[in-house]
Amino acid sequence: MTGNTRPGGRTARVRGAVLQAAGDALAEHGLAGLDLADVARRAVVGKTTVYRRWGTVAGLVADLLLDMAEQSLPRADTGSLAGDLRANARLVQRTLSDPRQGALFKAVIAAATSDPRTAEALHGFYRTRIREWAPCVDLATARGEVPAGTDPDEVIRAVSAPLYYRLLASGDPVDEAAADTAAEAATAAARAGVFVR
Amino acid sequence: MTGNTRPGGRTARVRGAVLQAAGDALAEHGLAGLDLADVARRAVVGKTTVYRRWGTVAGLVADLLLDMAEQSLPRADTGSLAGDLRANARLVQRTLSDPRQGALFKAVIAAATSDPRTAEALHGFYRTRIREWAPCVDLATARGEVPAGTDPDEVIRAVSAPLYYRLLASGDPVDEAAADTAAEAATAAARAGVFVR
DNA sequence: GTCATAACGGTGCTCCAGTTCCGTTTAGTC
DNA sequence: GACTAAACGGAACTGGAGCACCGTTATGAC
Repeated sequence: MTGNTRPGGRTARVRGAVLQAAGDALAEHGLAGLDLADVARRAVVGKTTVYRRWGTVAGLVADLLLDMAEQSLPRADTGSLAGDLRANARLVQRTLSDPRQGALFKAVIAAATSDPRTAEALHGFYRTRIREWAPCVDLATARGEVPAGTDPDEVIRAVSAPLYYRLLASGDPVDEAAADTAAEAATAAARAGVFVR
Repeated sequence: MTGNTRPGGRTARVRGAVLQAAGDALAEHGLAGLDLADVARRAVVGKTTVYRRWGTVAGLVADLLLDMAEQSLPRADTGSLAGDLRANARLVQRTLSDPRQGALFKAVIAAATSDPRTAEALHGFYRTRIREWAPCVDLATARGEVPAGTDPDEVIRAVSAPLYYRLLASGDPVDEAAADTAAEAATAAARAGVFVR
């Protein structure tokens, strides 16, 4: 976001403390209850600093998202598409149903609906995540598990989508059963050739 | 929400004008840019009235949602599960990709992430929608298109989920191709017995 | 047609999120 | 280890969202 000219000790420390505090605050009160002055207090940092470096709530959330994107979740390789997709589904499920992480994702997605810059950061985040997992579909294609020409990105999206729908829209529980169903549905659809470009 | 004791002409007119104005404002600026004073101005209604009857942004959005839920989208009956699900997917797709409606859904979902009462209203909205469409899965089961015991709600959710995921998370286009893919994927998974309880 | 009161609406006030100002600290350079 | 400027932090300021007060209008009951 900023701080490219002098990224040394203090600046990095401030950024870390503020992002940590922002994450805590979002997980507690949600996006609507986010107050930059409160974040500054939690981070033991001057209010002015937060306003100067991030300016708005949306800016802060976007930076938080960049920080989250850096912690990539490693892809599994179980030897079968069903196994790989199930591993992915459970990873997403654990993230979304974790009290802190789940609340954080809700808040970030909510912020992205209003602010284009946050939305761009969010889309980039998912592009990264999807790219990380797409190879397991390519492997499945090579093994002949799914038809040639199957769109890997579309398969990975199909695994996550039902879990996000539950989290954000329907309010149904995001549990392991939901994760397994999502993975199996994506596998069945991929085998049937639905995702062939 | 309120107005049960004297729901006559003026009260109803005010509610209508305010909800209309709130919808317009949300579609234009998103949730973050929603200002109750601005809504009052658009509705040509006293600012005091809006604060008294709805109190907060979340309260207003929740009421807006109740209003939206009353306009139910009729279920199709094409004679095949694939056809019915495609019709449902395209209906959802047209709603979400419509500039006004799409923005409205984004805003409402964003509001629900922070406010429990709005969340409850939102979940009720989707329960209604899903219940409206679930019978087409029961018909398919009766026709033998999908295994006995297939969970209707789960199938309907599976159709919408990828479209909402695109709208809110990945940012990929919510077009007709996406709708058809979603419907086909749900159909294939249902046929494979993934949604058997 | 009269009456009681639910609901509306204008005005003015309050409080705090967001900004400005300026002095202080510390990272990076030679 | 001395110097420059980037970044921080405290304090005082400000605009507007949200609230309180009170007079006005229209609804529903008789």
